[in-house]
Amino acid sequence: MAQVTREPLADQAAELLLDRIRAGEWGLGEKLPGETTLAPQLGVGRSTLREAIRQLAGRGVLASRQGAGVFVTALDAPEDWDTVLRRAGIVAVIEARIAIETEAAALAAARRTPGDLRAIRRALAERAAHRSDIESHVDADTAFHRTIVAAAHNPVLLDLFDSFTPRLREAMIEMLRIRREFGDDADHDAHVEQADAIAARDEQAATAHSRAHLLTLREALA
Amino acid sequence: MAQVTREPLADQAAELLLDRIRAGEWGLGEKLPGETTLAPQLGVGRSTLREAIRQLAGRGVLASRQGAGVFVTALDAPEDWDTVLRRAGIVAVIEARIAIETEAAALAAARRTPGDLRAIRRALAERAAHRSDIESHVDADTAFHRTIVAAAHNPVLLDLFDSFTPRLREAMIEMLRIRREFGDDADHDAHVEQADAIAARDEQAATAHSRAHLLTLREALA
DNA sequence: GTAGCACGACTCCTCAGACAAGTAGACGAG
DNA sequence: CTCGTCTACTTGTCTGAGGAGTCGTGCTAC
Repeated sequence: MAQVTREPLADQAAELLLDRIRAGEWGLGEKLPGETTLAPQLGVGRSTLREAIRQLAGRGVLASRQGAGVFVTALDAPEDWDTVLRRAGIVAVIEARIAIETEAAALAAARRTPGDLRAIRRALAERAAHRSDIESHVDADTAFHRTIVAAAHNPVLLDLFDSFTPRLREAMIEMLRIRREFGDDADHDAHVEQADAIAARDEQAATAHSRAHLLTLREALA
Repeated sequence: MAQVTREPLADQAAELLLDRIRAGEWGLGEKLPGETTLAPQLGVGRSTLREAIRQLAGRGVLASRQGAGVFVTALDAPEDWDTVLRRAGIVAVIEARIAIETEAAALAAARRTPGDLRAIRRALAERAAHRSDIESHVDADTAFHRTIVAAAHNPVLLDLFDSFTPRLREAMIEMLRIRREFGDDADHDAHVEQADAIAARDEQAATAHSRAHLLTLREALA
């Protein structure tokens, strides 16, 4: 099945090179043939080959040093986190989120500043205001949970949370579209209690609420 | 402080473009000015600009369509995980490890197969055998903890654990080199208890042991 | 013999120009 | 209003040229 849009030669050349690197034609740290010999070998012009090399350099596979040559810096493109999460089952992703969010809740209870607390309260109010539209409800919900993770004052946890949300967003919207039960009072009250636990610096209550909420989410998504 | 090797113009142009994208000069999905107008604006030739664009395309920031233009596909380069962890403080990394490993311990207690258990026992024996040399002791220790995460049967958690270990390895070796206290009997007994808890399917004991061990590690590294 | 140096071959880096291929909007015919 | 055509503009590709850096070779001085 030929695509409607032909792939540019430079992209094809980049893929071709990556294949030959994966095949082990050049080992880690080895030098590729010079542009003047590699370009005719691939059947493209020098500038086209250079663009292909740049593309792979941007992906961290190649590195070129003027006067010396082009060298292999990685045997394969480091797998993108998005693709890892996309391939992984939704249950695995939510379990990972449980891991980082319960821990973040405990840290937030211990470290939250008055400013963090204000942000959490604001996000909670915003979440209560979006209880009709599915998409905006999901977004408001994740925004609320994000303020809690942010209150943990740990950049690694926050980055992890942010990398999970895109994958979970789709799944949650789809799930809510099927079963209409969302935004009910019980659900909202649970979030209020979560915020209160962090305000009261009650680590155990914060983790317990966080875990309970996410476990029901896992059951719903499974 | 000027580097020994000057950065190629194409790389500089790529960084310059990325800065302007980050600054919001062009929003998501918007079209950049044409190459013929952008190149003089950056003070480089058109081929050089094209290489810069290719580089950012390889990083997923830009995408070009022949005849149409160059478009922004991401407002920022997805930061490499290694660099994130390197910049983050060691305490933040160990806290993230606490998050995923305690959760993994609970899941492992629930899901471990006989094969998992054999691997855990084997890693535990291996760990006991390497109590003299610092580096091999650290490696054997992480290998043991990895078998537990693997027993959780969650690829996301395992990938996360693997991405943490390189950063922690350096810090742990350095720490142990300063304070000679490692590989003592109390430390080893704690690991035996951890393995036993997973064998007994005792989720609470597994998480408790995991957390206790990692908290002492955090104190040592802080 | 060995250390230091000059040189030359080779490499990547950058630019300019030319033409091909594709897109998207303007414009007029129906 | 709809549909084709036409045109201006865009990216894609190639070629040729010269600049700049690196690395190995062979010579020279000691």
